[in-house]
Amino acid sequence: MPKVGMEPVRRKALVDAALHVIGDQGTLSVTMSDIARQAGVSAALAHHYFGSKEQLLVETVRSLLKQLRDDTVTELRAAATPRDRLSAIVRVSFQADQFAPETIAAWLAFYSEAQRSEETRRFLVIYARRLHSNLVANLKQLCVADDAQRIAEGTAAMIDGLYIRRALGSSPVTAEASIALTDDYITLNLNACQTQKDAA
Amino acid sequence: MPKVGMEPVRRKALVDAALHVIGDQGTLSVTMSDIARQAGVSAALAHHYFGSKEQLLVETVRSLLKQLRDDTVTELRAAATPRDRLSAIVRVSFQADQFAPETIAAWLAFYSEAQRSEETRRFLVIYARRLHSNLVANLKQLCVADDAQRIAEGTAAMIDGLYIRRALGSSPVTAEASIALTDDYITLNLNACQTQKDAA
DNA sequence: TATTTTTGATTGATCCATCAATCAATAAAA
DNA sequence: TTTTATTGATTGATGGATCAATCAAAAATA
Repeated sequence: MPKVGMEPVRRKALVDAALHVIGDQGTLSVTMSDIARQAGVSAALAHHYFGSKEQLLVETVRSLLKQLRDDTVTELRAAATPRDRLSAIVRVSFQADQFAPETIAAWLAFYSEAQRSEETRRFLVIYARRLHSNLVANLKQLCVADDAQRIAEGTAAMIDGLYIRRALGSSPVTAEASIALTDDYITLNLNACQTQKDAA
Repeated sequence: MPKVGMEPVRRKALVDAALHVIGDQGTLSVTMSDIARQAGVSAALAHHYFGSKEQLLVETVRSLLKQLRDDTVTELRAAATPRDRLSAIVRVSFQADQFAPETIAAWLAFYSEAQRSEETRRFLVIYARRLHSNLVANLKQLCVADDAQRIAEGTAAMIDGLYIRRALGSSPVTAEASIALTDDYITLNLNACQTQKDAA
């Protein structure tokens, strides 16, 4: 069975497996065996390719982030106006795969891990910054810079908040409802800015 | 030293210690020894009083929630109008002790734990529900029921979101800024509702 | 009051399970 | 035969839980 060129295949399989198991159990204290079993290989092989559990986890956050970024890029390409792009950013955050319970659980676990792992925190900060600057860039074309900053902050918070509330599975927040709430927030703020400008 | 009547004292000390250590390390995988050491007793004693680590953790969430509720009750008593009460609810969430980095880290850890522990989830759901119904009760006196539900959902999400963003320590979200953002959200929505009513 | 009994408080030592990590061995390709 | 892929077995460390044993205060008894 041992075929040459397995490395990239195994690495991907293991990262995907890690995401799956972490999302499923909702914690990073999953074992290497759990992950390896899910990937259909031995725990030893996971160590062989990643060196340590820590490293495998880092690669896993990285992949989560990459997926989000790729989705965003795709959606943004299809949007013409700044206002459309804002909606696109919001929409991506609540897209099917991002909003799946296991994915959210995984994000949550990594947020918690960020308290300890410098590297994990770095990745999550990058995500936060990217979201923020994406929002600001488009908002600036619709209102003054100060407002753009403020609205971006609020929008990002709302997105993250809707995530965490869904993680609890308490309130019946569907993806559509979440998108609507966030989009309304943006609209409401932009209108207010406009009114302000008209008055002047 | 062994005096009778230590039980309540120890229980409180251990719960406080748990909160402290969990907030500090940002994870529930702290050891019983860690907690016991912080409380100045042996790990065995912690087991003696709580039966298991699980149970000690449950008591710890409970205490976190109780503190939040007590603060809310106090603040609400001082608020006269529905609008004031809404601001009071927001203010409490970002009060000094709630917004301390260690407290947020602890909340985050428990949110993650909720994926596994039925009991922890129950507590967090209670918190979410209480926040929501507090908001709705007051919003209903200022706008129609449907809007009240929606605004409450958005407000709660924004509060939770600002929390999680602070946990990352990336964006410079002060308590004051967080309160302002959330309060503005409420004002903006209420104005929109009013405008709508005027038009009709 | 002095003495004995009981009970709550507390801990050190220990057991057992789990897990990350390592290693030596095997098997297939090149 | 050398290299790559792969694993079962093993190890060292860690941590939750248990237990027998202490110690002192309180209560009962003489």
